[in-house]
Amino acid sequence: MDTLSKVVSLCKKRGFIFQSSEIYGGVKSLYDFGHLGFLLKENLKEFWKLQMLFEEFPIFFIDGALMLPYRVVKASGHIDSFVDPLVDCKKCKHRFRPDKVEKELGVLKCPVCGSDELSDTRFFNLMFRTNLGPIDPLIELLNSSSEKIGQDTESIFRRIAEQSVYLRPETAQNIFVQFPNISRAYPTKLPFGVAQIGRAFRNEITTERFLFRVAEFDQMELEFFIDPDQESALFKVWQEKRMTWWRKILNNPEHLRLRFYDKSELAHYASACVDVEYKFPWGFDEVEGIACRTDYDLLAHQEASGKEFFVLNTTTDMRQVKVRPWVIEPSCGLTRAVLAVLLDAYSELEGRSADGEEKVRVVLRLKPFLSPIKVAVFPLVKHEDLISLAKEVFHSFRRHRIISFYDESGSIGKRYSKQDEIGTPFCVTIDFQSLEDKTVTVRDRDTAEQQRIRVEDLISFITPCIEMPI
RNA sequence: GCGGAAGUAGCUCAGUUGGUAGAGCGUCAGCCUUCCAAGCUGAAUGUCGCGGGUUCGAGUCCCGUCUUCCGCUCCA
Repeated sequence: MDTLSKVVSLCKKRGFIFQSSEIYGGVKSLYDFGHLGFLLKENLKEFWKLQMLFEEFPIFFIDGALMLPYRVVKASGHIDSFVDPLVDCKKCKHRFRPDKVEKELGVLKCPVCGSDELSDTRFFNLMFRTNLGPIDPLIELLNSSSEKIGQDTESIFRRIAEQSVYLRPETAQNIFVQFPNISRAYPTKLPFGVAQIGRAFRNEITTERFLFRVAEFDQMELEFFIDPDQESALFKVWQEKRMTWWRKILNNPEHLRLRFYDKSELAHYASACVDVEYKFPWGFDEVEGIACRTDYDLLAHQEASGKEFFVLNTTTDMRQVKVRPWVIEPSCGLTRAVLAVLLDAYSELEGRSADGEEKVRVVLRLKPFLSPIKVAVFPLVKHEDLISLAKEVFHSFRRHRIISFYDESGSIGKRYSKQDEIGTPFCVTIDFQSLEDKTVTVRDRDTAEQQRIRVEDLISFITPCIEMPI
């Protein structure tokens, strides 16, 4: 079995991630995070948030609405680039846009093999459309007479589109749209950033590889507003900063690389782009895109809304000038980061159980600051006095807000093994010696080695080991 | 969405030419246990992915559908 399948199984077995609505057969490309998955994701969020808040540059957060009105996604280009009428050739399986082919060839036939055996025109909408307010534009349309609508699917589509709202296909647009408010609300001098962590939605054609491509995903995006002439220097700065962040969450930083885009690959708005790629089991693939978006988005919204997008800059001869900033956008896939971290941490050890049978021991070597559970507490055996001291120790971790777990089930070996599987960095065991001298054993997940620590020193011993490395 | 493969307990799988649903592991309870998935006893868990068809009778044959995996496409 490959590593990805093993990680998927482990996630389900131990409660990190479940397929959505599984009991009803499951839903394509949707997943629910369980307790451990939630905590792991929260830790990644927290680590990103800390990098942004304590940067040398001022960075402000926003938490924007998930629904965007038509005018926003029209101005941003998502209506035109995310909604395509498509036709499949039944013979050679080529897929193409019928409107373009008809214009070029005068007739509708497959541009590759010339066949006219084609599927019906279908609209591929990569955005989720819904309506805000009690009036459903679809019902309205059905109620109006067909003469009024006309027969043209394009115009029907436009009519509905204009009355719809869309689940945001990226988090970035909230930031661009709110730029005039943000730049008035805070004292802002270029460069400065606006950051957001949140859900984005894409009605993807395909699903792929567990969390790698899903319909709902979390992004951690920074829109970093700069003076246009600083672009190349700050582009480089952010590549380094983001790579540093990624290296800190993985055991194998050599599985990371930067991939620079060729000019021909660049989106029409970008002047440069680089991907942070992680070496997944199927090969290097994107986990973050760092793009130079010029002033494409601010200009687009300025023109569509009629509002002016600028900050005031003071020139060397003390004149004030309006500058429309350019943007560098490090856009990190949080959902993908969860997947990369799980794959990176997954490891197997050859082992033997007490009766000599060969066993594979799974250890999730998460960086301790990412681990959902920081410490597990066990009485060595079910003995009244051991249980009582163990619970005391467990409650002291809780009082210090260290996420901990108490377990007295089965045997000690079994409990260690379970904690290894969910990546708990420390297991504290209370044994008979503990009753005499108030010391306990602290077992390290990665070495399985134990050391004796006095109960009163436990908190100060563990706390520095689980801190975020900012 | 297209092409290929698959779907039986939480997991891994068995299930004879179509004839009443099984094992191991795991889970839970109790006993036992002085450090790495030990042992003993007991218990729970399945519309055989879902729907239809053929048949006296379908886990098994046929069709549809959903989901998963691999490839194409796309992206954070």
